[in-house]
Amino acid sequence: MTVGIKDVAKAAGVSPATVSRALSGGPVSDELRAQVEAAVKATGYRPNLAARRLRSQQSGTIGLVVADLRNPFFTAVSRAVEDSAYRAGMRVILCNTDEDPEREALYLQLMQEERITGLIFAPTRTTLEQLSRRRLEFPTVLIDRASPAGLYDCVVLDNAAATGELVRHLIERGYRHIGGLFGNASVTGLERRDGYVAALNAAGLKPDFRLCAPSADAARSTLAGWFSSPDRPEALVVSNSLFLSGAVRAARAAGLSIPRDLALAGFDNEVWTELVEPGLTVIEQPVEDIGRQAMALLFERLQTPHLPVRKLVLSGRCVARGSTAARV
Amino acid sequence: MTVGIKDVAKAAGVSPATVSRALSGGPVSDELRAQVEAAVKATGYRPNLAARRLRSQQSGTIGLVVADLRNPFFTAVSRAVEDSAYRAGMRVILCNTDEDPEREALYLQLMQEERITGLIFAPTRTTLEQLSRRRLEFPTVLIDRASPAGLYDCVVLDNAAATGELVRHLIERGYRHIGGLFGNASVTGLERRDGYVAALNAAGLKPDFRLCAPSADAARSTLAGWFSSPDRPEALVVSNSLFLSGAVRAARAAGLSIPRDLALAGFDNEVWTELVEPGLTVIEQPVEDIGRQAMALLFERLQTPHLPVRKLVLSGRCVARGSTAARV
DNA sequence: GGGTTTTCTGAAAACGATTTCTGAAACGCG
DNA sequence: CGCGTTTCAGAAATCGTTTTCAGAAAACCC
Repeated sequence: MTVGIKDVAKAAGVSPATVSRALSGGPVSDELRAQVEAAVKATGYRPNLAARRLRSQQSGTIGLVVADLRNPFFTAVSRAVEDSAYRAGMRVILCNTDEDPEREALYLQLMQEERITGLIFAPTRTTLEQLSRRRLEFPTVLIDRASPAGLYDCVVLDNAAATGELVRHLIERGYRHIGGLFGNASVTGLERRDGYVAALNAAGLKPDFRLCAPSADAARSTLAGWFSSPDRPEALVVSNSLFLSGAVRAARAAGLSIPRDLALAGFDNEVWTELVEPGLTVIEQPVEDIGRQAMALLFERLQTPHLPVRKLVLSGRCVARGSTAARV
Repeated sequence: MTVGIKDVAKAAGVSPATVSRALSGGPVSDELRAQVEAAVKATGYRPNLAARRLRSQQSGTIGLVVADLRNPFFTAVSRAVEDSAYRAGMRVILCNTDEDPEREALYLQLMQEERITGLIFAPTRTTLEQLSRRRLEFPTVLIDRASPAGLYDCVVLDNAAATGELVRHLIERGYRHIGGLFGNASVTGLERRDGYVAALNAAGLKPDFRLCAPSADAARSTLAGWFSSPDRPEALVVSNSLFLSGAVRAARAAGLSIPRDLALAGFDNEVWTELVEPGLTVIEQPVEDIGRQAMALLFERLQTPHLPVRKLVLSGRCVARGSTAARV
């Protein structure tokens, strides 16, 4: 029942080949082109993408597989990626893995079945390891989480530097026993932990950190135990905004006042980090840039497949607020 | 270069037809099925979805077009929809319109080109009107925003009731001059306004509301003006969580203390509405239910196309917090 | 045991577009 | 004017599957 290219051809009095050429800007006389356009309008023809993709052997689709859409960091990056893609006339398939390696495997398989042109991916640690053994069959740019061996293009934050900045900021304000809470599922968490450890060591202070699953609730319960123990830290650095909300709740529950009893600093400049009282000190990531640059790297690789692998390291901006006021 | 069904057939010593049947659970002897599975594993075969969709004339894809992924309401609904879809063996194409009718039109066209099996859609007012004139060519379930004429299945919140509950809550706490701020892009905003007006009228009080574009910044600047004028309200009801953050910022900027100078209530129980001081009184929406039920309606319609149109109205839950403490 | 189902398999058509190939007409040029 | 070249249009092949069709073998039934 649906109108196909043959129907348009018949309506325009030309061959299907001519219709195809007219629509894709091929060599067609102005006269026929006009007839075709009129016929398209008259019939309401919409090309069948499945057929087009099959014949032309290109999907015109890029895959975007992120770890957690509830994390505003990823929604922001997604928007930037989508904008770039649509501007370039490409479609985007957006998938959400929930930091679950199984779902990652599932989606990677799906991407392959869709024959995507390229992939932008924020993998878990587990999948990242497999990725260095078995290369993906399509051009891939990793975001937020870098491949260690330099096998894939990637665009990431300078995690060590950013965390170091937070630590030094706290030290300057007079804090000495500075705890850390980092995600255990991504290399990002580990890199931030390393930056944290390095900065403390450089200052001659002792690191004291924990790792936990990447959810606000996991953070809250981990911290609840820590806060009620005798070795509770004076200050805390956490590795993302989910952890920040968990930390605030845990502090409230334990009756700790911020920053008097506990200074707090973390990542991602969400709206609410400013609205909460006191405001939270955070590292703001250049989210739009991350998305845009990832697409830029991907397009370059598509055009020139044998480019050397590039790693783009962007730096964050420290936004100081009341949660890290000077120690009294 | 990529391995196709013929290669698998050759490796398994059977015909392509048999491979296809073996993989789709058709009538194949156990012996051949095992051979095929072995061959699939050996060759690493992944079916080409474009070819499959073209031949079988079904995309196995449902479209999900939402208004704003930065709004956690929609990310939550999306997750529920995706879960249901994948459980049913369907894929999801997720699109973000930014409440922009042009992008909506673009995406609807794309959906048609993808020949999606069904659509779940949160349209703007503008598009909603067009939708009642020209029916979409695929089964559609509207979410969050109902079609007035009853042309499409939909699942929505009982906006009038929920807003009424907020208004009565404020009246009980002693507030009389209760302002309102509602989004102008969606029918949701208007329904909430109507509920607000009705509740105030019922109590013999005078409504005093404004409409604005659906963004936190628009809300903030609208309110900035209002707060500095002599007819500033004692309490404010706003129609979503973006407006809530805008309202808190505007109140801070104007030096208004919540709830002493301004009580505040709104929609969507985000994490931060509890973390902010004082906590914000909100209507919590049954987000998972909305997504799940939308998929349920869609599947039913796919199975039984001539079902009467159904409208599912879910009710919200009022979460009272400090921002609407009793008037002193 | 012969005829009728049933069960399984392979050959070939089909899905709806793009692309290659072929040819006709138009054009350029000495 | 004649010959090569270019330009444009249509016929037909093609993409990689699924599905129809037809047939062989097995199973079933008096």
